[in-house]
Amino acid sequence: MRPEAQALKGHLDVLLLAALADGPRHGYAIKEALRDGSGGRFDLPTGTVYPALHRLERAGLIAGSWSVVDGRRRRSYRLTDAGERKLAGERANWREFAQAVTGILERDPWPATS
Amino acid sequence: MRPEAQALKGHLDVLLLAALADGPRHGYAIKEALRDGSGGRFDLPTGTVYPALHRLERAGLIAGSWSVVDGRRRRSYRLTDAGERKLAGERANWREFAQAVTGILERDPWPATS
DNA sequence: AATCAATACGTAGGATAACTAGCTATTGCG
DNA sequence: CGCAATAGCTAGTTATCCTACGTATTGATT
Repeated sequence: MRPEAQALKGHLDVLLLAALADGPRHGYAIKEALRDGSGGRFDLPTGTVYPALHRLERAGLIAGSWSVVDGRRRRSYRLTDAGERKLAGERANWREFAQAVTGILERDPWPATS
Repeated sequence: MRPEAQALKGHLDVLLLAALADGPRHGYAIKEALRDGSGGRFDLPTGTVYPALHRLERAGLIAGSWSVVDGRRRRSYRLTDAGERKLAGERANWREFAQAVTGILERDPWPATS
């Protein structure tokens, strides 16, 4: 695995849920939305995106439905009620997490060494 | 595995390096510093901390040395030059990552759906 | 006409990270 | 005496994200 890979480090689910926050999208569109919405930083391989969507669907956080547009089959996903709640919780969780990490990285100096 | 576990999700290394930023510490003291410095949020099990320190040492980012204090053996770690550089890079990397995630989570609305 | 990029979906298998659960040992407090 | 805190450790499990691959269609380029 490339060293700079696994850039998401466990925060993929909340990003996928957030990409569905203001309406349904299909998998490929989610991938593009995350790429564009992150300035290219989250350009996820399909081998990351699709299995993750299946996982979220199995967990009941998103619901998918097939359609065909311009001869291409699509699976569109929308947030379920549980997904909305999960997103709200994970958003708050992210803020706490980010604040804790930032606090440690910017700490100067550290509490007295024993 | 507890679901709320793996809270660190790949950000452990930079936290450990940061805990050594202003001087050497031994493993248990690093664990305490992260717990206290995060308001209790990062209360890591020793099964997380010690293997991670060994990994960082193998990677040449920290250097350890044994000592005995009050009848207890300790392994103190200090940042190597490579570790200092790594810490600086990872700090910058964290800021970018956090900004990208926050940008997506707070985006409202998303760019036009295709 | 042929080819290729982009769109759109998917799976199999591997690498790695963080965790649980267990262990040894000492100091000091109730 | 027992227990919490201090101090170190490993084996094995699990989840996640990735690489690499496969299928198929549309539309642009050659």
